Amino acid sequence: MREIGKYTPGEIESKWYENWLENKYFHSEPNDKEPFTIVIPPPNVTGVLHMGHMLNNTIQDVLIRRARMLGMNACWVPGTDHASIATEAKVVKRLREQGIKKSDLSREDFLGHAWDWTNEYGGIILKQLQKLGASCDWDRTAFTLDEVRSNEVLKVFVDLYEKGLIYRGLRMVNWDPVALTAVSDEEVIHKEENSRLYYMTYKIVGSEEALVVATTRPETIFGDTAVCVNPTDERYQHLVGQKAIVPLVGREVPIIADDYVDVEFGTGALKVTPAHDQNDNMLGEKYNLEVIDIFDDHAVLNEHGGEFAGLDRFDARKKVALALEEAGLLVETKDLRNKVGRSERTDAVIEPKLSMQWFLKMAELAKPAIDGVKSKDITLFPAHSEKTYLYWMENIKDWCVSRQLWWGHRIPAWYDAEGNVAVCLTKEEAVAKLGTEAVHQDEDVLDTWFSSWLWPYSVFSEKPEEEAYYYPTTTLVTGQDIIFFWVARMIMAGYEFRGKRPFKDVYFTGMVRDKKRRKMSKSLGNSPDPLDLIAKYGADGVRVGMLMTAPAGNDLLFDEDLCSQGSFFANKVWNAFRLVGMWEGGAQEMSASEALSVNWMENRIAEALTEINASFDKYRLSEALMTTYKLVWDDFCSWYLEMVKPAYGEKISEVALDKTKALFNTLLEIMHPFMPFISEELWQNLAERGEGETINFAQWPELAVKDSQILKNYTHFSALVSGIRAVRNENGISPKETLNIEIAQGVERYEGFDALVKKLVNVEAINYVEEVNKSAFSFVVDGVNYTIPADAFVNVEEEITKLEEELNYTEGFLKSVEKKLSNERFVAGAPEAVVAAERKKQSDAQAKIALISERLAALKGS
RNA sequence: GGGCGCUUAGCUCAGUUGGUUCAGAGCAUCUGCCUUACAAGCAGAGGGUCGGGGGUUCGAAUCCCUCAGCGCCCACCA
Repeated sequence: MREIGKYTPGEIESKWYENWLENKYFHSEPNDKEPFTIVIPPPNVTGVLHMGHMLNNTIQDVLIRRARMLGMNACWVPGTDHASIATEAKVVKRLREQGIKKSDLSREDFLGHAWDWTNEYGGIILKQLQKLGASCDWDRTAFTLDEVRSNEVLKVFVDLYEKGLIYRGLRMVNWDPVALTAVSDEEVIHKEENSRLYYMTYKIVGSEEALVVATTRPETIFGDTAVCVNPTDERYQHLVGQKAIVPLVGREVPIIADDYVDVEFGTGALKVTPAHDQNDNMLGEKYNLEVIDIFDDHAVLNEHGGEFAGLDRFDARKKVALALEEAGLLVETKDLRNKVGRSERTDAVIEPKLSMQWFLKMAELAKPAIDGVKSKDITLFPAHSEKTYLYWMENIKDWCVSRQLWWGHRIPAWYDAEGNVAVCLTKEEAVAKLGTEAVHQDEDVLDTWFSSWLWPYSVFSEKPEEEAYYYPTTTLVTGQDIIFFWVARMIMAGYEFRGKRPFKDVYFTGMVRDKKRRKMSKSLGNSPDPLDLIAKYGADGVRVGMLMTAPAGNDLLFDEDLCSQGSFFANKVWNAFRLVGMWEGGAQEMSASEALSVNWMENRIAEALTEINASFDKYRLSEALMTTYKLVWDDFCSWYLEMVKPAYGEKISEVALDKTKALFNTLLEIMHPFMPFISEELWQNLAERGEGETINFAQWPELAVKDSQILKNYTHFSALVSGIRAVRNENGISPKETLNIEIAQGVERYEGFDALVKKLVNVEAINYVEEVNKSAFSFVVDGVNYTIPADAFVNVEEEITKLEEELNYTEGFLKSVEKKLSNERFVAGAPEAVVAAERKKQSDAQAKIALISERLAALKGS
């Protein structure tokens, strides 16, 4: 055992991480062991580490490290996501800062810039993960846009097209007018916002009458091709079939009736703009209405806007409202709270727009994925996320997979001059299929999730034999916020393209929030930089801090104090090591109290380990950590070490020293998944280790409780010790004051007990007496009456009061027990074991009452 | 508008299939200690009618109903 200095996490962490990398401990190859596989949720290639990543990856690392120690072939595959829309937005922004417009660049030039950016910033986040101690197999680092992954994506696209599941069509899509692309339904965030409801007059053709229509979007009148009312609405029945004049525009449009219209809302009359609203589009198709697209891709009014052409939709809204008012066609405006859809990436208000896009039919793909979860082929943690998943899957809609971007997988579709399409992997095939050299490839790329949904197998697909070994993966750890984007789609892809689940378990993490429950975000400035935290508290401390209060699926209220608690814990362990390191072995044989202590601690670790393993199996990592924390801090440091600690200038026995080291060794191994660095450092220093030996591959302890009686004895013992300490504390008796205690004869005694009590609470003598001292402190543990004859300190009045309270309590308890027992229905109805337990309680309470009464009588009599 | 979930100590949360007077943990608080591993520490203590009300049961934090508050997800009311 080597001597160590002060705890300096930064030093040991970089030292060991380098060592682990050099030795390739995290590298995995297929072998005859059982694989334990995790694929990382690939962070955006240009991203930086945030608290969500910290939580997520700490959990993955804990699971992987424990699996490694359990003797499994642990493989954690890292990688990054090209994050099509997010990265392209960043590249566009940077180019703009350099005075370059995307529109001035060719596709090739733009992609050149994007790759430069990726090569420059890509992978920074992976380096940051290393600081955390992530034990990924870095040799396997994958990228969703690298060659292997790209090939998989294209194969899948072609495959789905050939199966008839992918189609191209003009549909109403969510258009992001800032990113200039369509986005999927999942990328639209609906939130309530303040807006205004405009009441506008539509005159009726050939009549003095007019109709008032309420809308939040007066600027879309240029696209109005009907006015719709509810057929049951008596106010308007006579108008149905007539024509209304669109204000400012002057166009005559039919007045139609459909029960889609809500009589209660606004005036009960709806303007129909089939090109710019999902529902209006539905009405348009139903009633064969004209479709007038009034916006360009930037959501700026086009030529249909007349004098308003060239105005952005929001400017146009104000100007149109003003013009209506001037024309006397604006009746009134009202404030309204309504839901507005914004783009997840750009925060731009989404413009529903008719557009030619590629779609994937989902209903068929969903079926096996629904069954897989229902049948527990895949298990979700926490369990209730299953409902969210199933609801979405059972109501799934087609997925718009094309994006009007350049950064991504270009859609493998080629067209000839007539617009015939060939979907195939190469241009050569397309030329052959279309029978002409004059083909051009589709300009669009695929949704970024169209590559990540293949991730669990595409990271292995280079080598089929590896895929066969590692796939299906074991556990997926990810945020609940991407259950639809990613998790559900991976499940569908897994069953569809590999015929097997992509993973066995899914562990959902919640969101990392601050103490005030606010989401951590850059804009709020409430998110600490993870690297700063690691520098301050050490990776081990931060990992413990993150996991301390992170139950599966629940949001984590992050508080920097938790990291500090984590580093305190590491420091505690460190100092315990220093203490043991100071001990010198003396006697060959263990003393009775040493033997007792060791035996107890061995059994206690076994007991705790059983709990820890059970918690791991249920993915209750914070519970596993808390059990470990208490085992190490309370049981080992506060109790065990104090029990075996040699007195000043004395020596511990050789055997006890070795046993203590062995116990420490076991504890370090249990701690390792949570605190990889400090556990390695101390483990290495604890004993002479062979070349290449590392705690990474230490065998996860397998222990069983051998002596359950000693655990019970310990409960009694610790209660006794605490009782004496409490007496001291409450009565201001210094720990230095030596005490004597008395116990009634007949109490079960075991070897080492007396010595330990004496050691821990500075007791000189334990006397087994016929009759206990009458004026003394006393307390009862498990029916045993302990007294401390410290006459000088005894306050008889207080002691009597205390005893009377206890008597009162115990009598009340007895009464409740007896009430229960005298209830025939209880005795008849409750299980025997429960009744027996009640009987035992009854006799225990009776005994205790007798004891207390006796003492009370004695005290009062004295 | 639908669905899901939550409400237990000052804070964050455990409480498995109803059964020890069952009301727990960590942190925070208070008291006393610089005891030769650690003040980043040690020892001890206080603190909750388990959101309100009703019901089922021999027995309810746990099951049912209801009310209140909160959170999340989904949805085509302009």
